[in-house]
Amino acid sequence: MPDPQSVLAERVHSALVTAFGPDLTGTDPVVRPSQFADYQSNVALPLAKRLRRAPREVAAAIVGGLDVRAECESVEISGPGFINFTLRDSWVAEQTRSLLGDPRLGVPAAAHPQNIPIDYSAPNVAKEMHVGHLRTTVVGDALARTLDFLGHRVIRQNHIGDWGTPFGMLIEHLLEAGEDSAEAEKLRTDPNAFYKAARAKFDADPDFAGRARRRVVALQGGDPETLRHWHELIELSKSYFNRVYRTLGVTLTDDDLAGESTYNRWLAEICAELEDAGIARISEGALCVFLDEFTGREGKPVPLIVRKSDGGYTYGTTDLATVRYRVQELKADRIVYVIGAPQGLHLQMVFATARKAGWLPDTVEPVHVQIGNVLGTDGKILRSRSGESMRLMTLVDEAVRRAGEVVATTRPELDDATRAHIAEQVGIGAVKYADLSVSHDTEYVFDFDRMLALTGNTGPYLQYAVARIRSIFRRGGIDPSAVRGPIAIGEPAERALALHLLGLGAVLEQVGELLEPHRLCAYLYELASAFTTFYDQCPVLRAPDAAVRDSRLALTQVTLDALVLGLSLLGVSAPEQM
RNA sequence: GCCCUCGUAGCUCAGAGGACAGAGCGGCGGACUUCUAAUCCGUUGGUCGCAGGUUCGAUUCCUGCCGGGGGCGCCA
Repeated sequence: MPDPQSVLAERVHSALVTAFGPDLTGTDPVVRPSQFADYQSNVALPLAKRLRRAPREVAAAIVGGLDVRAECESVEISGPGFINFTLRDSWVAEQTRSLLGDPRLGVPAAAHPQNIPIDYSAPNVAKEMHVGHLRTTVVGDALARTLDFLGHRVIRQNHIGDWGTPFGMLIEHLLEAGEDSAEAEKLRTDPNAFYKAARAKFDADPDFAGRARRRVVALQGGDPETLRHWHELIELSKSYFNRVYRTLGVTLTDDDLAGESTYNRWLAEICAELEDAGIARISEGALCVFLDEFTGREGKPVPLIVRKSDGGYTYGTTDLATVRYRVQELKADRIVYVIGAPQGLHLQMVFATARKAGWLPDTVEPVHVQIGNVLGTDGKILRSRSGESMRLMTLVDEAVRRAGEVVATTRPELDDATRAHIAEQVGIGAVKYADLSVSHDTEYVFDFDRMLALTGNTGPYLQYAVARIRSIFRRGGIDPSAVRGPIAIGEPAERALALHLLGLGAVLEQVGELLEPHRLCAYLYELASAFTTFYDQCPVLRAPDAAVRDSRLALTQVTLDALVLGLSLLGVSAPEQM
């Protein structure tokens, strides 16, 4: 275990148990990065209260039983009772060297692997994906990749909108246009145009509207011919989704599809069970679940409607079915919903209802990873249903175009194909990283210039660090896998870089627990920053002697591996050159 | 009306009850015969919305208020 924070936490924990008895087993040693040393433990202060002793006295007792001679150059008690740790350069160097050639870079696999269904992306059939979809797709994919790397059993669930009343008009429109028509082709390339055309006909032509309504009935009734057309519609949309996912480098495939229609067969049963158990009752003609803890206007209880007065089911019913399915069939330990923040109340009600119905045992934790709204520069929410929203592919194309302009001026010597490839990696990386680098639950203003900025905490900055490292190996004609070290810490920039490299495991563990990819972004940015300082101050190929050169090559190699791994967990590509 | 969420430097944002609140951008001043300057170094910049409370200690937890955003019965 190369991570100093874990090592020190373990040592402090056993020291405090030794000093104060086994009652304190499990006490968090509160080891944190420090501005006054490498790490500090804050545990003595809260412990002092519990033990009714002076904080510094408690700290002294802990330090007395502490054996960190191998790791630390000094351990000091400071201020009101902080324990400051300064690591030995030799230890830092050796731990960093142990990361060479380690595909996990010292990151331990989860001690208790969980089954984790993760629900994200969820675009609608015959609808363009917009910036909101982009965010849940990108954040969800990063979480899926990270949880997977940490050793959990991740089950991706793409809950696409493939059912509901609009499908009557969509199917009718498809029938009129013909399955092989140019109009049908729009489902693959420009789904909103297809949707709008269907909508326009529905609004303007009463005969068409009538056929659309009858078509909905036929669809729900399981009419084979109608179902065939419905499948065709889904197939066309799937190819659109997959094209977007491929372009963006998102891991979702057809195997992960679990759309709304998947749950149709259980909806009647869900309602019947709820009604029989007395959890749901008829109100104003609709079957509703009322829970005491949820009240709305004038203190009236807010219903979760599971069956409308016309007999149709709602997304609440479907969502209850997802909970039940994920617990019973997927054996979930934790269920992750990467869904817009405005759905918070709805999901809470779904979870509470599922608990009451016995579909969600206390051992299973549902988590809503709230995705904040993306605002336009006018400060208003970008929504697909009202008005125009920016087409996702337009946004991506624009990002790639702007990146291409930069590459054209900085690397005129490269051929067009190579420049285009770089522009795509950088442009898409910039867009994805912008979504990932701020906390997922806050809303933010969508701004081309900011997300495409080539300095600061951005994708291109991290990619540039990768490109420069690869350039070193190319220029030196060095096979990265032949780098052996050993590492010797000389310059402050070398020490800072090495120390930072050892912290990857702690960050990833945190991301896995809190489901916050922006913490990985912050870590990688700091790492890239530490590297560029090192790059600036410590020549690698032109190092003063062979030993220093080997040491710096080893540091460089581990940095490359960490950046590439981190970026891959975010779903951002790591270019060969920029 | 009730509930959720946010309010931190001019701007965009971090911040695990702990030491003097941190980055980036912008501004200002430096560094390219260089392993890629899409870079680096220095500097400037804050009543952490307001008022109480809990605590040895609060940007962090609790309560109230003010302000922005969102949600609150048959769209999903």
